[in-house]
Amino acid sequence: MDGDASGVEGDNCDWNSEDEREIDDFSLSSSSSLTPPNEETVTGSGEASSSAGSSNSKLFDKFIGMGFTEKMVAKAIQENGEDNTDSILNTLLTYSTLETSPQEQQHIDSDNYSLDCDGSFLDGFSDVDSWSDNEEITNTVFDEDNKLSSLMSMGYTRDEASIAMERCGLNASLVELTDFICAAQISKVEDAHLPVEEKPRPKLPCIVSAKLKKRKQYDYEMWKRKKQALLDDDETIRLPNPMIGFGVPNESHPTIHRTLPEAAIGPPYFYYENVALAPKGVWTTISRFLYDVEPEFVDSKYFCASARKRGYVHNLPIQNRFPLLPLPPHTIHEALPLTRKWWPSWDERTKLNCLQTCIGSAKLTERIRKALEDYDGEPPLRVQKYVLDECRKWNLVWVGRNKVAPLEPDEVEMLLGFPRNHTRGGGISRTDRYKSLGNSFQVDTVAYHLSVLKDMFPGGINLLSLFSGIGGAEVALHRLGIPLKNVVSVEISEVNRNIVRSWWEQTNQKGNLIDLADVQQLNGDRLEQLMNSFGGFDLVVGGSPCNNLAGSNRHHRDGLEGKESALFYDYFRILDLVKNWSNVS
DNA sequence: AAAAAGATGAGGGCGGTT
DNA sequence: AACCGCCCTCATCTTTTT
Repeated sequence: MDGDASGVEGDNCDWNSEDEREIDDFSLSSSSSLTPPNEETVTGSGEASSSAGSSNSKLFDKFIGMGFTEKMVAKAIQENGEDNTDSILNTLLTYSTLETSPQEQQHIDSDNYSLDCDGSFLDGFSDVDSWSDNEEITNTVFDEDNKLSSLMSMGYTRDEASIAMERCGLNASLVELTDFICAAQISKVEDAHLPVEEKPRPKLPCIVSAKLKKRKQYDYEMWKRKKQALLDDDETIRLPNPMIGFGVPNESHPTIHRTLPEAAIGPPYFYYENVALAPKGVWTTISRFLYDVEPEFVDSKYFCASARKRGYVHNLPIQNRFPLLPLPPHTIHEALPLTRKWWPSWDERTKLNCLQTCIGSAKLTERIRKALEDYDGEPPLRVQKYVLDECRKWNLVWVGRNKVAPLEPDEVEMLLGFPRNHTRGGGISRTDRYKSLGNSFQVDTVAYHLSVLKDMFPGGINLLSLFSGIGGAEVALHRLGIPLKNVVSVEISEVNRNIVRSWWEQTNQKGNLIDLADVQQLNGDRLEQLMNSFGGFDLVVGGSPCNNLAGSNRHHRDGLEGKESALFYDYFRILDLVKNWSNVS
């Protein structure tokens, strides 16, 4: 349930201007001494490998693809033989750490990275992106400079940064680079067989240092997992089939037990959501940032009459969940009884597809009517196929003889588990209702996951709701009977804020609703002030923008670093602040 | 000016068959 | 393993209408 992404456009020009200047200056001053990225390594690898032996070349390519240089790979294969990929990889990783020169503890004046972690270094992520957008061709070196300085400002040494950039290739994202460095550090510790000792790294940004600190005892496990992932050539997280996560109501499954990484254990509890079918690698990154918690992928078709494949990263208990009552209709016929009369037997749909932000046009339904009215009984298979394809694509339902139509907004509200007319009135247009609803949670699904909180917080909870949208989390908790004490809701879209405010007043809430417009303005000071006033948050919920992840996006599906979807890093930033506050207090 | 309609595929999972 | 066909996807941009 991301905020209305369209609302971002107005004010994205000035929020990072300061940091941009800062990094700008930084990169210019450091560029003179920077050795140019070794482009030959990347471009040349293809030729070399294709001319290599047959079975050998594949192995060769694989390691080159991981970002190691030809020379290293050749040497490693020679040393280990080409059968033992595991030891080859170990050797390669040893090389890469040995080549890292001893910490020269590059001191960085990081007065700007004060303890409140106001996100200045994370802003660099979007800077990298917007720059490459503007100067696509000429800025290769410039971009590398930018990455280098970003890495250095995150507390890594120049050597670490340069080597990571060399190994990971020109197109490596900042996340990949930090991951590489992290892996190198871990393997170094492991190779030395020394007790894990914290190298006092000067003035790391608190997000990074806290993350590394918390990871300490999991380093080894993490490293093994990452190594396995590399060997499997399977960086992407696998989606479960069937997509029932850690369990759904009325579906037989073995009792699942999970152990959370220690750094992830609450309180505070957190609950993060986004589209399941994101571009490759996105969920791996999300999971790594959110304390290595394994995502729970659930299709809401197990909760209601429409599909909704989503991933949820949370640290909630998963035992003794219970569904919201009354149970919502589980089939199209139950949800929309009036359509039954007109539903042809050759349309075998029992569930609707994912509810999105746009609806089918009147012209389309007219074309379908025209295509059907030539036939008395069943249309030919070809026509059936055409009609069914369009119906599935646009979630059309049968409302008359040969007549299909898109869902009405109140039908979408019902399917998603919201009260009737939740998004109606208050000056919102029909188009915007579809948009807000399409971006929302499926309430029954989320409520099922959050239900475990009911016994834990009989007196109610303090909720931080980021990217609140139309308040799916709030509605879910309310319907569960969990009192809402203090709710801080951050949502960029004004109409959405009005919807939540209106719902809050109509449901006679006893608590206190504070709504803010922009997550990027929610800095450490403001957050601390809020938390001090009512004793911190019990739960941090958020579904960050999916714009740049969702398959429906034809134009800007550029992943987690995309303009809107990069706000995920603000979710992490804020969650990390809340966690740190709770741990100290 | 605002709302609605219309035009616009790529990408990836999955199950089946070679 | 590899290939193929089927299916689905929290959307954006431009044009037209109100």
